[in-house]
Amino acid sequence: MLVVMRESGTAKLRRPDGTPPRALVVDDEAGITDALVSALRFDGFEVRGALDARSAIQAASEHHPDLVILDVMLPDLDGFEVLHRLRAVSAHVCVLFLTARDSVEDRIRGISAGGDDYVTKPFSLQEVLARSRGLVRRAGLAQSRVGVGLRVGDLVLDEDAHEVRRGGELIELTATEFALLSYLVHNQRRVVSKAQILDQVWNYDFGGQAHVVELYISYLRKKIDAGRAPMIHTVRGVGYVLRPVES
Amino acid sequence: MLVVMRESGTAKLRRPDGTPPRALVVDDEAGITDALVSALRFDGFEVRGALDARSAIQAASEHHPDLVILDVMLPDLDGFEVLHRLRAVSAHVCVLFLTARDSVEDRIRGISAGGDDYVTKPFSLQEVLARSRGLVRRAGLAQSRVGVGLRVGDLVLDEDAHEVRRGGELIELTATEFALLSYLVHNQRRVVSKAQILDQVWNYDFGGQAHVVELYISYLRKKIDAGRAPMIHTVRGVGYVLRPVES
DNA sequence: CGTTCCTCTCAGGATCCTCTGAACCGCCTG
DNA sequence: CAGGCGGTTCAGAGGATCCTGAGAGGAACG
Repeated sequence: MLVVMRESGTAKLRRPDGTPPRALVVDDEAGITDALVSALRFDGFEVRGALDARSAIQAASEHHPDLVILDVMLPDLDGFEVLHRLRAVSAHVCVLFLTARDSVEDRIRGISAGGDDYVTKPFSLQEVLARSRGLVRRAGLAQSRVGVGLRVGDLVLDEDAHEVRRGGELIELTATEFALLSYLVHNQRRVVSKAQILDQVWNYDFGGQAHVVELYISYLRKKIDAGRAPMIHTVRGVGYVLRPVES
Repeated sequence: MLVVMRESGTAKLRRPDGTPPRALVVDDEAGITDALVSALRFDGFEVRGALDARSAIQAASEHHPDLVILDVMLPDLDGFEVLHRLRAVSAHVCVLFLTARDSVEDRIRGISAGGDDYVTKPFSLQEVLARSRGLVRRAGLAQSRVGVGLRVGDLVLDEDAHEVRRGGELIELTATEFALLSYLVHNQRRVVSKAQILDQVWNYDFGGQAHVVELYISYLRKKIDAGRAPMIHTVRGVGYVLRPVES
C-alpha cells in the first residue's frame, strides 16, 4: 500500500501512486489538533483536522486517510464507535489513539490490534510522529523491512528497533536521548532552536527551562561524538545542527 | 495450496500464485471483528469482516477466502449452518470457530474434523493468529513440514510442535510463556511496549496491570537467557525487544 | 477428589533516568 | 581589561521504572 523512498539519508513515505500518505487528526482541543496537524504536515503527510466525531467521519469519507489520530474522549461519540465507522468507510486505515494516562488506558486494551497503537497524554510531538511513521510504514511494507534505518554519514538510527549505531558500533541511549537524536536526524543539516526542540521532543505540558536541552545535547555528544569527528554542532545564539562529518 | 516463503528468519504465508492468503472474519461484536481483521491483516492476510451470517456468505462468494474465522453464535443464522453454506461455495475452505467457553464446546469437538479448529472466548489475538497460521499452512503443506520453525539467532520456535530450542537444547515453556515468546519472535528486532504485549498475548478481557508482562519477561529470561548471552532486552520507558546475539 | 502445575497479586528493593542548581569556560562588547 | 552572556558540564536529589521472591487461588490432570 505504501513504499519507502530513500533520499539522501532520510526515508520519505510515499503511497504507491507517488502521492504523500494522508492523515486525519481528531481531537476536541483545538491546540492539540493544530499542533499535530502542522507537525504531520511538516513530516510529509497530507493532513486534515477535525474537532468532533461527526466531522471526522465526514472528513474520512472525502479524504480517505491512511492514518487516523484519534482522541478517545470526544464530546459527541465514543472513540471506538468512531473507529468502527472509519473502518467501514476505509478498511485499511491505521488508528493511533490518544488517551488520558490513567482513565481510558485499560479500556483500549483488548480492542486495539496490530494496525493500531496508542499514546498517552501528555505526549511529545516526536512520540506521535514516530508512532505514525511506524504504523504507516508497516501497513505498506508488510513483507520487507528495507529502508527502516535513517542515515546521516556513518550514523544509523532505527526507530523500530530503537537502535543507534555509529560506524557499526551499537550505542545505548535513554528514551529522551533517543527522541532528541531522532529529531535532529529528521532535521539534519538544518539548525533547530532550543525552543523548537523543547516543543517537539518534550511533553507539551513540560514547564521547564531550555537548559534541559543543553544538558541532553551534552549527553548525546558524549555518546555519539566521543573520540570521533563531531556531528553535533552549536550555532551560537541560534541552536544546534546535526551534520555528516566532513562536508 | 499454500507455500511458506522464508525471509530473514520469519516465515511468510503465500498462496501458489504469490498472492497473500485470504481470510474472512465473522462475529457480531464489532470490536472483536475489527481487532481480528486488523491483526490478521498485519500478519499478511488479505481480510474481510462481516457482522452477520448473511453478509458473511455474501462476502465469501465474492472474496473466496482460504480461511474463515466464525463465531458460532450469530444473530441470524447458526454457525454450523453458515459453515455448510460456505462449504457449498468453496469446498476446501478452513474454518476456525469462536465459541463461548462452556456452551457449545463439546458439539464443536465432534464437528471440527478435517483441518478445522476452534478457540474459546475470551481469546488472545496471538492465539487466533497462531491457529490461523497453522490451519492455512497445513492446508497448503499436507505432505511437508518444512518451514514451520521460526528462527532468531540460535533460538528456534516451532509453533506446531509447541517447541522451543536454544542452541539445540529443548526448553520447556508454559502456555503463556510460549505465547509471549512467540509474539516477540514474530516481532524480532522491533521494540514492543508492555501495552502491545498485553493486547496481543493476554485474553482481551484481562483486566490486570502491565506488571504481569514484566513478570513473564522475567520467567522467559530465566529459561531462555540463563547463563547465555541475553536476547531479551529492556528498553526503559518503551518496552522490550528480542534480538539475535551480538549484531 | 486430590495433586500438580500454572497464573497472577503484592510488596520490597535495586536500578536507572530526569531534571535542578551551581560552577566553569570562552567569546564578545563596552 | 572587566563584565556579561551563552553555552557546557558536574554532582546529586528525587522519582519513575523495572526486577524478583513469596505465596494465594484456580485450572488441569490423573
